Amino acid sequence: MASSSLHPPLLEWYAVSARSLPWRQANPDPWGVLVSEIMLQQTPVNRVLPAWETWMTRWPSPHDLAAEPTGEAVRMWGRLGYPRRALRLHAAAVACVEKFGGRVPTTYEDLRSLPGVGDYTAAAVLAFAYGRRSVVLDTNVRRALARLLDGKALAGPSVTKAERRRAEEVLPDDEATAALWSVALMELGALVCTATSPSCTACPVATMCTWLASGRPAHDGPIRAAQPFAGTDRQVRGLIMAVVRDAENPVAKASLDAVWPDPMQRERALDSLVVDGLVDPLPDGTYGLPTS
DNA sequence: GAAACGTGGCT
DNA sequence: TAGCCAAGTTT
Repeated sequence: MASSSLHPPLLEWYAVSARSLPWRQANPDPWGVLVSEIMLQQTPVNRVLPAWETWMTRWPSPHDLAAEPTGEAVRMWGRLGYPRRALRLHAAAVACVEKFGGRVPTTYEDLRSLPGVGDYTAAAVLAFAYGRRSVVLDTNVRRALARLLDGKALAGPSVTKAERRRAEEVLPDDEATAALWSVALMELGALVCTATSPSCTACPVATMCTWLASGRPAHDGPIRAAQPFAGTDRQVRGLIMAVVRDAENPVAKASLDAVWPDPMQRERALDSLVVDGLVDPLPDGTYGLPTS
């Protein structure tokens, strides 16, 4: 198959060009890999790096995190965004302890049973922590394959069956090579085949790229709807969380009221945070991080 | 399948 | 500068 000629140049490129990331070790720690993957969901590597170091120093195993209140996980999450991920990671640690002997599970099904672990993260842990052959389909891989094989500027909004099948087809048969291919393809998407300004002159597989060969045509499909933020409940939730998280002790309601002018929206945001378990309303009327 | 869910850097 | 974008998951 023609695509097999992609393998040598990409693997060679990865060997010399890959970033040295702390969760990528010769003998990777599965817990460290899981933590990194959850943190990296929609959050750039540069912001994850220091948070991951701090987190792993404090909680070097699932057992260590599981022994702490969820609020500590939320506090340590800092400004990574989407703080429900901190709760899910904590719950995943508890599940590792209670169901999997304190270890990160080693099968796709068991990984998927962990809170916060979807198809991508399960596949990534299998490949990067355990060296298994798995179809790792993140936004980087999807964009790179769309360009290389389909000649499309961008992948569609959701993973199609054809897309998954094609990713499976180009995945090397050998287990260890497949795992390496997956991380290499992801790295290519992150460093070279980027969304806005790809560096085709630096691309190890440029000569085999359908998109480049056809003159890098612009995206022709429907334009992805912009994700609003300013003025949304998400913004208000973020403002409230910042106050609660950065205070040493539970805060008065007035401190939370100060973050947003509209009382209706403010209450709605606070209520949703309480429902999510990110904020704990205390009997004395103050609000803190959950202590259990 | 669409919508909700944070944050900050870059162009 | 306003908008785009970043290793997705859940409901």
